[in-house]
Amino acid sequence: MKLAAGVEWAIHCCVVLSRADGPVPAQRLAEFHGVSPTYLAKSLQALSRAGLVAALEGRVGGYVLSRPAAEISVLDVVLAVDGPEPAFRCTEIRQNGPFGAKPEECQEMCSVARVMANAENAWRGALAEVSIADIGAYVAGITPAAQAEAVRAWLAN
Amino acid sequence: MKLAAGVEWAIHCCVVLSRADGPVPAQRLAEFHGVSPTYLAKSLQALSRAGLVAALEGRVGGYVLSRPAAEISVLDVVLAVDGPEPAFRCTEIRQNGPFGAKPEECQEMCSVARVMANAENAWRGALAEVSIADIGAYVAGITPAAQAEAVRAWLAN
DNA sequence: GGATCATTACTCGGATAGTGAGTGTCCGAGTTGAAGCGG
DNA sequence: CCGCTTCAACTCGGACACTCACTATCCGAGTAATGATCC
Repeated sequence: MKLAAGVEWAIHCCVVLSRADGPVPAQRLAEFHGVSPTYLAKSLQALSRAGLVAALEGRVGGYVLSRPAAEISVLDVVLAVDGPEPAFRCTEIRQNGPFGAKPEECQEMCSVARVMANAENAWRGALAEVSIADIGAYVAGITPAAQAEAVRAWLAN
Repeated sequence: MKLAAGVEWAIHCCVVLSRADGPVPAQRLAEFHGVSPTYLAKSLQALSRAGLVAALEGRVGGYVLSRPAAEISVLDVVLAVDGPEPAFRCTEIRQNGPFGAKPEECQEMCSVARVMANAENAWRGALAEVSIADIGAYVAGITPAAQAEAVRAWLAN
């Protein structure tokens, strides 16, 4: 199992956007994080499609959070970038082979699939409980408010 | 995020092995589940490397659970086949870019990484609580004991 | 008849190709702000 | 001085190559049962 790298970038971008005043272009977000500008744009497009951020075109355009940071959970960002389908997809191999079960016997979910689904719900629940606003400073020894101010200052350049 | 298909096969194989009496060859497990024999062998090798199953060579060889099914968690199987590294790997992008933090400021884990790690721990915890023995019948309307007997009968052929 | 030994068939194990999603990149469509011009 | 027009620069969005892990496969090394052979 491997989570796409774009997910990490998207979460960090949402945190930065929550601390910015106006719209921030993708180019600038990429410069801030030192990552590929073009590929980061792809992740931001996913956030835009999901309605988490609003894309403002034009000369002073950029991305803005479409909701307060406290109302955007980390799960929202992960699902938007990585896709909503669960990691485990039951292929119904219980219906395969000479000992396979008949389709009419498979109304209920497979036991294995149920276990995996429960685990995935636990994972999603943990991510749903944390909002972008809950993510404090990136580094220890500095208050979130102070770092937020520093980020704003850097964005203003 | 996508979980390897071999994980599903491995879990089902462990359940079948827990109900078998003697060793079961990979060829037979593949026939039972109607999947590619050669690729299933690869997943079983992973289980063998992890010490979850014992491989008996020779004419009447095959795979046997090396521990009671109640002492093998689903998490053990998933980690053996899919690898122990977590799905989310922090790339420390907080150290990148002109605003990057210095390495000496990054002794503590990144806030984002911490959130993701907590979620992953919840996921693993849910899988660790379920053992192979806890997985009942694959289909509804049949008791686990009855299906276990049927599986044994099919394996005896 | 019993023990020994070569045979043989069967098993696992790692090394070898094919494929799809993720990764990285590019250029075009659209919009906004500002500058220039005329009244 | 004010309003309009034109322009230009900047933004996002989707379409196009590249890479690596997962999928699928093959053949060789090793082992235990089996059958024949000899005492």
